[in-house]
Amino acid sequence: MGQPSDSTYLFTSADHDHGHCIATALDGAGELCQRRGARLTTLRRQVLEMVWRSHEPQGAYAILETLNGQGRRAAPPTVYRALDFLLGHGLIHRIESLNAFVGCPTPNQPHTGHFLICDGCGGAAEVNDHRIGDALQASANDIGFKIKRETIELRGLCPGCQDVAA
Amino acid sequence: MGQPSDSTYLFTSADHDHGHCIATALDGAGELCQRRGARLTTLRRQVLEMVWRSHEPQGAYAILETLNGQGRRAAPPTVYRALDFLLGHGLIHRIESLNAFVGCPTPNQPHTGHFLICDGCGGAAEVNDHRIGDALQASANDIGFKIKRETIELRGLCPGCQDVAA
DNA sequence: TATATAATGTTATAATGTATCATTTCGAAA
DNA sequence: TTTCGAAATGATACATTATAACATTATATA
Repeated sequence: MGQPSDSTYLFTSADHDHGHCIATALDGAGELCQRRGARLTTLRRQVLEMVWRSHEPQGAYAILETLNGQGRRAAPPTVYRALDFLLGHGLIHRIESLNAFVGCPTPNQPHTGHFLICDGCGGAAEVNDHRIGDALQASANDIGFKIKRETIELRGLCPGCQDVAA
Repeated sequence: MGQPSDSTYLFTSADHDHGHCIATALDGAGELCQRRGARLTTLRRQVLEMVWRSHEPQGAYAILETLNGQGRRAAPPTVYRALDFLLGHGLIHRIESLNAFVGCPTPNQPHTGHFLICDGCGGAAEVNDHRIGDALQASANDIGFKIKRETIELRGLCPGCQDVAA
C-alpha cells in the first residue's frame, strides 16, 4: 500500500502493493492489445509480467532465467522477440545505460520515457515532465535538429536512499 | 574549413577541417593531463585519436581494429582500459544507446554531455544548453531525487540529412 | 640504481544480442 | 470444418560487447 492505486511509482516505499502495479499493468496491456488487434500471447504476457517483477529494470537474460525456472526451456531469441513486441507497443521501455527493461505505467498516452534511476535501491521511476521535453525540443530547434527518439536517464539517489546514506 | 576554429561541431558540413578538430582535441588533452599530473601515454593518445577519427561515435572493437591495423597486436582490455582513462578525465563520452565513444570538445569545463545523434550521417553533436540541465534538475528536485549522472541522447536527423530526405 | 607503482600484455570467459531456418499455432477463407 | 497462409515460437549457431585474473613491462623517484 502506501500509494493510491492510480499513482505512478516514484520510489515509493519498498512495501507498496506491488501486486497492484503488476495487475494494473497486465490488465492495461490486455486492453491495449485488444484495441489494437495485437496478440498478447501467453509468452508475451509472461515476459511482461517478469519485466514488472519489480521496479528495478530487468535484463533479458534474467527474464530468460525466470522463464526457464518455470519449466519452459526457452532460448534468447524467444525473450528478445517478446521484448521487441512489448517495446513496439510501448508497454515497456529499454534503459540503455543498464541494458535492461522496465514496465511502462502509461502505455496509452504516447510519450518518451524519462527516467530517474536510483543507484541505491535500483528502482527506476518514469517521469513525464513537460519541462524536460520542452527544453530538449527548444535546444534541438535552435540547431535545426529533428528529434525522433529520446534517451533520458538520470542516475543518482532517490529520497529514501539519500536518508540511508546520511 | 567551414567552421571557425573554436566552434563546436554541430553537424557541420562533411568537408570541415576535421584535422583541426583532432589537433585541437589532442593538444587540449595533453595540456589537461599535464595540469592534472595524469599520464597521457602513447597508447592512450592513440586511442583518443581514434575516437576522434570522426564525429561518429566509435565502438571499442572498431578502435581495436584500427590499433591493430597499425602493427600493434592489442586485445580488448587494452582498449577498454584506455577508454576508461579517457572517460575518467572527461576527454571522451560514452554514448549508451550506441555502445560507442565520442570525443569531448570541452573537457575542461565540467559538464554532462547532452547529445544529438543523427540517424542519417551518424554524427553526434554535444550540446551544453543550460535549459536542458535546468529542466532536468527542476524535475528531479520536485521528487527529491539527487542527480549524479545524466544520459541524454536524442536521436533524429540533423539539418543536412533532413534536406537529403526531402 | 633500486623499487614500488602504474601501465600494458595475455588468456580466457562473461554478458548481451542477432541471423537463420524449422516447427507450431492461429485465424480467416473456402 | 478443413485448409491454407501468416504470425509466432523453437532451436541452433554465432556475433558483439565487456571484464576477470594474472603476467610482464615501463616509469618516476627515493
